[in-house]
Amino acid sequence: MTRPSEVTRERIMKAAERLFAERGYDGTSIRAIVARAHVNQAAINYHFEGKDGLYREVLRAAFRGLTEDQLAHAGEAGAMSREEALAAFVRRQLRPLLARDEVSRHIRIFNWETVRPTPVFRKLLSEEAAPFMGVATDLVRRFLPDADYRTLVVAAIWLLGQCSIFVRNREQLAGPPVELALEETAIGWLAETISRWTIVGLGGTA
Amino acid sequence: MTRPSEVTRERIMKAAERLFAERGYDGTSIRAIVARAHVNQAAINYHFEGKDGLYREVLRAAFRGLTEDQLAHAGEAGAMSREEALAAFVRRQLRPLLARDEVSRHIRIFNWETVRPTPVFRKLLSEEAAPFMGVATDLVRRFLPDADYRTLVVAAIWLLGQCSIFVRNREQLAGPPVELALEETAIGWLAETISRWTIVGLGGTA
DNA sequence: TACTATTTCAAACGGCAGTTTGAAATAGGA
DNA sequence: TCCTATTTCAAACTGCCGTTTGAAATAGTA
Repeated sequence: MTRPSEVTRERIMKAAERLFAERGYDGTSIRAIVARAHVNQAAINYHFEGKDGLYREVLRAAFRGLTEDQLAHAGEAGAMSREEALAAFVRRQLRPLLARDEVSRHIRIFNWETVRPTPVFRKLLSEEAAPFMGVATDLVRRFLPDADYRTLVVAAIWLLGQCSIFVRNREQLAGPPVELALEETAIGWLAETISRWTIVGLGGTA
Repeated sequence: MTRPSEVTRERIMKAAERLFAERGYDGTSIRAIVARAHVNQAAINYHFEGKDGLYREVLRAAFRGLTEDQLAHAGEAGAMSREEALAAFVRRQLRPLLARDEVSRHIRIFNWETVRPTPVFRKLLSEEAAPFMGVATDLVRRFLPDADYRTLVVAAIWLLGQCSIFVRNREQLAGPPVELALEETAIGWLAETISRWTIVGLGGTA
């Protein structure tokens, strides 16, 4: 059975995740969270020991969700050609363009952190980002078997950058002067295009 | 002669630019700005009609500074090979890694805007980003002479993404688990590496 | 110098933020 | 059923926020 306190906790987490993703930490007030969660204002301090504690929990949950999502598909890569594996990776990275789902919200929370990382985030990153970077590094290693470690890391980041700029700036790119409308079919084409350029860049064959 | 009011205005602008770049709009208080600028608190409302007005001015100045910096070098590209021109562009995009100067601060102010753009920023972007995008588009057109417009735009954004991820996440990348230390010599190598992969990806010859 | 417009200043205002409080309600075990 | 620990609640507290105020200082002009 779910204890009543767990219900409240869960309601707060859900509301907070949405609001933090949309408006960031500073832009989200406790009063806004409790209004959305239909709980009393003091519940946040009772269950999370303050706004900071709540944010830490949301961040942790987001991180867990994201890495699980990527690591879940990491095993499949081995059965594919390096080109197929990279294309699949790119498609997965572009997923937030397609869906306004939980994963997209998690990425958005992380985007807030890239400008000015909170200590909580720094710690989380330093402790748990390794597996995710490992997936990306393994991917590019298949194209650069003789490269040293630093080159592999840079290649992995480079790969992430090509996708993240479209995800991060989706809203701006949709407006003038770019007018890049990314509806469902266009996203497939975009993933394919990015994959092709990247594969060729790393010495693969498109 | 510089009127005393101009001195105060300039001091406020300078302090505000630094603080907005470092902490964002919400994270910067008027009291922090005036303390740094050594002016009275009411001066901001007197000279800029409030915090919003000051931010608008800072944003405009940052935008002017950035586009001027890139457009100033756009003419030189014609005299280079397409490979040289792209490498120079990448080097210029990575410049904030090297220096903690005005240009870097301007980029940082823009980074805050990418997560949740303010109306002021949207307007500025829609009105004045075209020349900058034009530079990037012209650059990739030399590699993709037969591509349609949408492909060119995507290629230009793709190019920007490869650089911006290193600029935007410099601080995180320096720490664990990546440990990508970007001192001066490493930045030159990074620019060269990115350029090479990009050129090859677009069908050029490294 | 005398007058006017501009600019500076300290202080206070109203509002919203996160947090605390202590009582009321509820749940679970003896 | 009674007792205790947990959980909810409305209200108040403290502090920082952006803005306003009206007087004092300053600069420019005749």
